[in-house]
This record gives sequence, C-alpha cells and structure tokens, in this order.
Amino acid sequence: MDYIEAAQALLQEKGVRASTIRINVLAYLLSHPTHPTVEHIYQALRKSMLTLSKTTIYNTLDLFQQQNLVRVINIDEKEMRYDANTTEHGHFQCQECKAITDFTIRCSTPDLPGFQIATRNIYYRGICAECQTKKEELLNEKSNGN
Amino acid sequence: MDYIEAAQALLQEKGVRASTIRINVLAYLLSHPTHPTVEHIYQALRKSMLTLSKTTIYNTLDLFQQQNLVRVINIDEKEMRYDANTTEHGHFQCQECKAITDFTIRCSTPDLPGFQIATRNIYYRGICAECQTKKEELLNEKSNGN
DNA sequence: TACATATTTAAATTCATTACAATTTAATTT
DNA sequence: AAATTAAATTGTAATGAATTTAAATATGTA
Repeated sequence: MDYIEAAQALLQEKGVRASTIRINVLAYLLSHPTHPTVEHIYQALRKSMLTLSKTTIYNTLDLFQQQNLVRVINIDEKEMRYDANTTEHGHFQCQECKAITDFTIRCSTPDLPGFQIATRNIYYRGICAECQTKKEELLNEKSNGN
Repeated sequence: MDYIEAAQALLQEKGVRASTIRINVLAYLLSHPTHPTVEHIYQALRKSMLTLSKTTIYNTLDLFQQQNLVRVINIDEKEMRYDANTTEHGHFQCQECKAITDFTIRCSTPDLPGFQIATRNIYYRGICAECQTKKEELLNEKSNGN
C-alpha cells in the first residue's frame, strides 16, 4: 500500500485535480497520523520541493477541509492541527508532552432542537499515560533517595 | 440576587483577593452567560473604569481559570471566549450568526487507560434553529415570488 | 509611616494565519 | 504549435489576538 497512490485516488474521488503538491500533502497526512501542524508539513515537504510556499500548505489544507478530506483540530493553544482520519473520534492532548492521542467515544444526542449540526469536536486535556508513569517514577526516586 | 455580591462571594470562597476589577469581571461573566470575549468584557467595563487595561482582563481571566471560576471556550476561530458556568456542558457555534449555545450531553468513557483527564470540551458547529428558519423563509419567498 | 507584596497599567513584541497581487503551470481553443 | 484561458502556486505584507516586559499604583501589615 502506497500513500502517494492512496492520496491520488482520494483526490480523484473528490474530483480535485491531483497536483504534485496536493498529493504530497495528503500522503504526508495519511502516513503521519500524528496530527501535524502546517509547519510540520511544510518542513517535511520542503526538502524535496525547494520552492514550496507555506501559503500553499494553508490553501491546500483549506481545500481539503472543504472536500472533507481532512478535519481541523483546534485543541492546541497556538497552532492548528490536521487529521486525515475523518471518522468520528475524540482528541486528547497531554499538557506535558503536547502529544495528541485519538480516542473512541459515543455521546448522547444534544438538546438542540431545530439545530443543524455540521461538525463535532471533542477535546480532552490532561496527562497521558506515559507522562503519568514518568511523574510517578520521579516521585519514587525522591522518596527512595531520601 | 446581585451579581456583584455573588462575584465577591465566589472570590472569597476561593481565597482570591476581591479587588474591584476582579469583582466586576466575574460579575460581568455571571450576568452575561453569552460566552463573551476579552474585547466584550473590556469594552463593557471600560465605561466605568477609565484606566482599565486589556492586559488586566487577560490576567484576571487567567487567574479565574486557575481557580476554576471560569472555563475557556476555544470554539471560535479567532478569539477565546469565557464562561462562568463551569458545570459539564457542550457548546454549539452557529456558522452564520456566530452565537454560541450551551447544550447538555452525556458521553461514554473514552478508551484512554492510564490517562488523567483534567478538562473536557465538546464543540459542535452548524446552523442554529433561528438561522435555519431564516434560510427556509428566504427559500419560500423566492419560490412564491417567481 | 514605612515596607514588602500584590495588582494594574501601557507599550512593545510575538507569531500563526490571512489577504492579495504576481507569477507560474496546466488545460483548452484557435 | 501558437494563443488563450483557467487554475494553482508563490512571496510579501498585513492582521490581530495574545503575551511579554517593565514601570506605576494600590494594598496589607508591622
């Protein structure tokens, strides 16, 4: 399975012209399900596309969003993040390491009569399991050392 | 029931010095459960506090957040919004009128073993009932007129 | 009153994002 | 193929919310 081919196929499905840049941006998102920022994508693709502009990344991601190819994740305080996984899932951001983890969740129907819901975003924040373990280890070291 | 008194009481409960500015910012949030921005609060309080600085609003809201007196709502594309209602509820933003509506919702426990969850935010977007009605009326007018 | 601490202020800065005009590339027509 | 049109990409400059900084002011306590 080739991410480039998969990206090209997805673009064609949506009737979007599959330019080199578009294919590469989408392939990057497919191969890096780590919710990258515009900067991440830009720095990665710049290596092989010397004249690439950051504006193009913004434009491309806007287009993808309109076509439902990506979803924007606004969990981070400063930067937007992008996810090629458009299925329903929540996002957890660790306040220590800033990493974003997907999780599955089911919610009841909200009491919004007459409202038309277009997008749903569930953002949780806290300390991830890994950072939690590190913290506990630090505490143990301290109590053993003294 | 006086919002000023209520704000003062809440601040004292948390052991935070109840300065005039703090009381007024919190009272504003209590009396305007419309998820105001920093700018909204600033413009409203400036009228009676001529030397008020926007930085103070930021500082005050940061303090309130630490003390769990307010919750930050990041649903808007550009500006942060603040809510003195700290009970669990979701937020819906209308893509037409930008108004934010509270809703109640219950979600299943996420599959995040070992994770420590500190804050939860549920953001839905779409068209609110009012704007939906307006749109339908416009459509009807068109089909009747022609 | 004097002192230390907490609060408030205003100006300057930061930085992700957007606006826009110019340029390049690709597709279509003559 | 050349000419025309449309679409995509680029770079610079502007935007504006949020933060930083340092100075000024107010407050509580001895």
